[in-house]
Amino acid sequence: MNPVEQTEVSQLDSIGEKAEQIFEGALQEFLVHGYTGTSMDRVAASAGVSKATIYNYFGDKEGLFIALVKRLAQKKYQIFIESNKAELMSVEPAIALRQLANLILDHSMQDQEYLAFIRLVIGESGRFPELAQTFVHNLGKPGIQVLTEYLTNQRYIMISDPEAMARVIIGTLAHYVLLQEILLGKEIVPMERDRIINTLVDLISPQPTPDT
Amino acid sequence: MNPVEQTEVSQLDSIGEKAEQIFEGALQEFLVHGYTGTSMDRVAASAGVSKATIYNYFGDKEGLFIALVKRLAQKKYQIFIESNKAELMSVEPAIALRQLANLILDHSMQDQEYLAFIRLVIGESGRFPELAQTFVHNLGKPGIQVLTEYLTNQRYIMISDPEAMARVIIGTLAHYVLLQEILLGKEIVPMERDRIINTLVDLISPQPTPDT
DNA sequence: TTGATACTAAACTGTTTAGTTTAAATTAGT
DNA sequence: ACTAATTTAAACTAAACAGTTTAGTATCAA
Repeated sequence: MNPVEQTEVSQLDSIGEKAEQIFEGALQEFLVHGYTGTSMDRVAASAGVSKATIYNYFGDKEGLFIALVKRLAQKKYQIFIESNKAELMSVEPAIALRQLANLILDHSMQDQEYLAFIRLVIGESGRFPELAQTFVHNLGKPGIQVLTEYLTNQRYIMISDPEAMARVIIGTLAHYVLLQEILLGKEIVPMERDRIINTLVDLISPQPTPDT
Repeated sequence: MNPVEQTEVSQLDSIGEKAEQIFEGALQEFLVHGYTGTSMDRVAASAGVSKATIYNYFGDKEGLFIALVKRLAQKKYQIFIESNKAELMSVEPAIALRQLANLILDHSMQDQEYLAFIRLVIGESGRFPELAQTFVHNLGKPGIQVLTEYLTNQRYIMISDPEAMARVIIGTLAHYVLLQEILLGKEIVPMERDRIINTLVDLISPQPTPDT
């Protein structure tokens, strides 16, 4: 079916070179225009590939869309989770958390592709529930898990419900990105990111006894 | 242009009766199928109104969509902000916050219309940035403001950055709704809501000195 | 050279779309 | 009852859509 020989296997799952091209074109179109707003003619043009080839590889529009979103979810998992795991070693939580928060915000607020991807997944979550769940499985769940494990094993402060606390931290950061960048609220509800991070760090720092 | 007399003025802005019908039909369609996925023929059918009438009232598809989303943002403001303001009186923050969190979660997790509305606004935020900003202005901003004011004026515990803390609280709740309901993560990453609320309440409660 | 595989460009089918037009019907105010 | 404004159903236009087909090109192994 698809070409077997390749000079270079670039990344995960090692798909054919044409499929890679198609993904690239589909990415451009779906991220900008959404599922219904994307036409297969434009995907073909953007991919530099004939329409028939797309239908050969992916069956139909839905098949291409599903394959693309799943692929993106994996790619973003690698960027987000795997690269951030290392950040959470047995350092003092105040320091580890500050590093982690900065890394998460750096990765997501700059990355227009990631922001568009979130828009797409949430926007289509009613019509493609299994894709939303893939997203949760690949990004939401591991994110919570990694932070929960760290909060559980770290030996500097006792946290009574580490998983709930992990959700407070991740939820705060996710909501910050959502409100400021995805919903374009930067000017309407401005907020320095350091104030958020400082507040979060305070939450898991031993209370400095106030001098009363 | 539009009919002036009405026997009953139901709510905000007092629009004609036909316009109300059109909104109702547009709501059903846009919330389920998104902007591009909605056809004006189906809106007309769902509203029980002729297509020409829709174009008389709203000019074109985009005009109808924008009017609908702005209207919904106002309606949800009334339900969310105005009804919850009363909850935040000068009670002890642990109690006020628990009440507030339960109210927010009750209102949003049950309300499929609201969940679909959020999907729609986020999904279209790249193509309709001004609608996303309307959403932030009507719901995001007042929500943060009300809670910030409470945290600032409440006299039980000193919070060094009340607005950032308000965002931690609201962000945590919003992310909980997003992950569990909107992205359908309930089964993948289950979490009892009370664990979240308890963790939040602990954040703004005077630390109970552990018996060491 | 032959034959199989992958691909392309382009035409094509049948459907759906936003938006307009028209003539008839309904509604209201006087 | 008469007039004028609204609304209606239905037909219509012109474009776009998903998906298929066709005829032809490029590659490569036997």
